[in-house]
Amino acid sequence: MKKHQITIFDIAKELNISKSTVSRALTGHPNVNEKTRKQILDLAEKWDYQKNMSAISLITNKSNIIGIMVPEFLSSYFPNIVIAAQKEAALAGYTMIISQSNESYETEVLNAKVMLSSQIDGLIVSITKETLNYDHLKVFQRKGIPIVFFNRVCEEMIVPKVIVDDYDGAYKAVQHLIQTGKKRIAHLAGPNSLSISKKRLNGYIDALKDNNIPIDEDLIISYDLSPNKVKIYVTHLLNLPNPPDAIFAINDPAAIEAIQIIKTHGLKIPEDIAIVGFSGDYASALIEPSLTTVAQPVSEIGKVAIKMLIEQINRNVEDWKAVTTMLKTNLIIRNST
Amino acid sequence: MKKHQITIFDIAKELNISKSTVSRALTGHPNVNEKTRKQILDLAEKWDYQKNMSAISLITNKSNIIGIMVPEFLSSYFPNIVIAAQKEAALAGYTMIISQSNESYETEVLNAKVMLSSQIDGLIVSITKETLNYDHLKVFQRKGIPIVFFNRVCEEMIVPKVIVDDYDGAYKAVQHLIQTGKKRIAHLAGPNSLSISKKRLNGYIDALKDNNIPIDEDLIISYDLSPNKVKIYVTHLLNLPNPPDAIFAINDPAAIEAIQIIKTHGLKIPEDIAIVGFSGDYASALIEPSLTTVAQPVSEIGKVAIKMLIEQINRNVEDWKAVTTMLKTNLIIRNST
DNA sequence: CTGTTAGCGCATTCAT
DNA sequence: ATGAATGCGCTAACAG
Repeated sequence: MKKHQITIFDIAKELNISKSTVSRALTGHPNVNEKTRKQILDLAEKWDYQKNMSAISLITNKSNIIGIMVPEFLSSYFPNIVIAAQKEAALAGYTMIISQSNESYETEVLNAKVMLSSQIDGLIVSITKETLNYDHLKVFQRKGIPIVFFNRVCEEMIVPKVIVDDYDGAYKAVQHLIQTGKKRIAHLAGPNSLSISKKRLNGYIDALKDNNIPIDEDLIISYDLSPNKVKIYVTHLLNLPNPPDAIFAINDPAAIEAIQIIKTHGLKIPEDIAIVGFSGDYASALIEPSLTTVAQPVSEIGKVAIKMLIEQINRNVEDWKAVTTMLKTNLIIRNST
Repeated sequence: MKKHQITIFDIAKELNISKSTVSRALTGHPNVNEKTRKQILDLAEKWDYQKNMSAISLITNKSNIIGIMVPEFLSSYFPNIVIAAQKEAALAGYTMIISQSNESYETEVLNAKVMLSSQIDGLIVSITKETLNYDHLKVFQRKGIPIVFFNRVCEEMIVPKVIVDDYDGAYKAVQHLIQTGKKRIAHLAGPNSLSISKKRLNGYIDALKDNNIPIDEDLIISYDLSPNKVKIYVTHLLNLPNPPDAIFAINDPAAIEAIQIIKTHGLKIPEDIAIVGFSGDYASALIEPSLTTVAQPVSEIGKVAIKMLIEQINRNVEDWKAVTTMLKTNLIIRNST
């Protein structure tokens, strides 16, 4: 209930010197007698003095806190990005507030409010599958708090973004399936609200076109990324009069779920039906058969996003740049194809 | 660089009323004319006014921020606890600062400092495998900031703790192995610094004893949880003149790694050698063969830890209680045994 | 119901 | 090299 905090006042009183001198010593200001400085620092150490960042934040209008908002924490994808981002932020002296929205737009809006009142200096975001309105994010821009998007970006906002070449990744994945002799390739696509869904879908379509394989709308299923929906759609695909001989899934969780379902149907992977995922999650290497997947440079994504954000933070609002960094994916061929 | 913030002053000026009235309206105080209240709230909404929590924190000496420190984010275990904790904290109006220490004591100490200066109201912690000195955590107690440990607890600190019955979980796991006819059961144990290691080891030993199976020290390998060490030790076990017919691993990542290594040796699981893990990670269900594991109620752990913490926060320091909540584990029998 | 005032802990002028 | 004074945005105690 009652927190006890050591303040500059306490130290000043104990040492019988002025608060300003203590403050100066603590902030590394040069104009302090070396002996008094040592005294102050020693006492601060002894008493576990920690600056009250709320006070400093109030004065400087800086919190040294960066916010990160991710849509979910279920696969290894976002946690890994968070780790990398946190590491990079720490190097620059920033703490992070992490929030995950559980794929809920409402939670995302709520989290954004919390971030705002926490006086964060900047924000990196990957939106939920439900997010169609961006007012809760545009507020940050208006207030002079820079935003950087990663992975799931907002097309209409002109801010820095870190993405991977989704189109290219999808194209390569499908190209690979075709090269292994597959002809009826289904695509378990993501919701249209996400740009990554559209880009991966386009990569899929163009790869088929370039190989003179007709697009069969029945083989393209757009779903909302709910884990429990995968079963329905994969089963549907398998029960088609002319079932697919391969599935390119929007992400690894979907692909992994698909593998499990296909196995219960007694089909052989990849002989009867091949699978490719997207992202290179930890679990993709564990599943049997191991999953061929379009690996994303997750650590790099987190790192670059933070770097770009800090650049923005250090720039004046009028000098903000809105560059988009596109990173390359890497097709990892395993036993599911 | 320059953040623009709407303040109570701005609203007061625009509406030509006093700051206190604005403040009252914004805090839901009753003594405000309904019409002026509406005016104020509308303008606040329109201008995206957000309270400056730094200022409030400075006055109330409360931040409404809870800190969570976890040792790693590699398996699904800690992320899932974080999700549950965050959910529970949000219900009570708390934001969370999450830090993961990458199993490094030094990082943990650093993170603790950050937490301290962020004026958190309370902290839930699971320590790193390296943590032997607890001064950086005791500071919180001294400052009147409550701590709750979960999973990897500090024995010597008298604070609330949330743990699972590690001894019982281990005992049941080994008992199960014995029932399937295994006689030479190895244990891939954790470092002695962690109480969970000791408890799981004791459960293992007692289960053997109770079944009149002699303890073979050669079959007990204590390691530091580094992912790359598992291979060395499992290979060592397999090359023993009298190799084990089962392995009980301290956690699922180790068990999963073991399965992969054993498969490369051409041994059959569970016929030649059975495996049991601990925790019930997401990946345990995916690996082939699927892993028998002592599942922990992760969501419950996170939830209970936050609940206990908030109770402490709302208590005066002198009324702090140090209850330990022990949750039950659940042996999930799959194909690795 | 509304306005005035003090002060939270600290950095930062301005004095000395 | 040090001290005193100001104010960051806000709440709460005090006056009307």
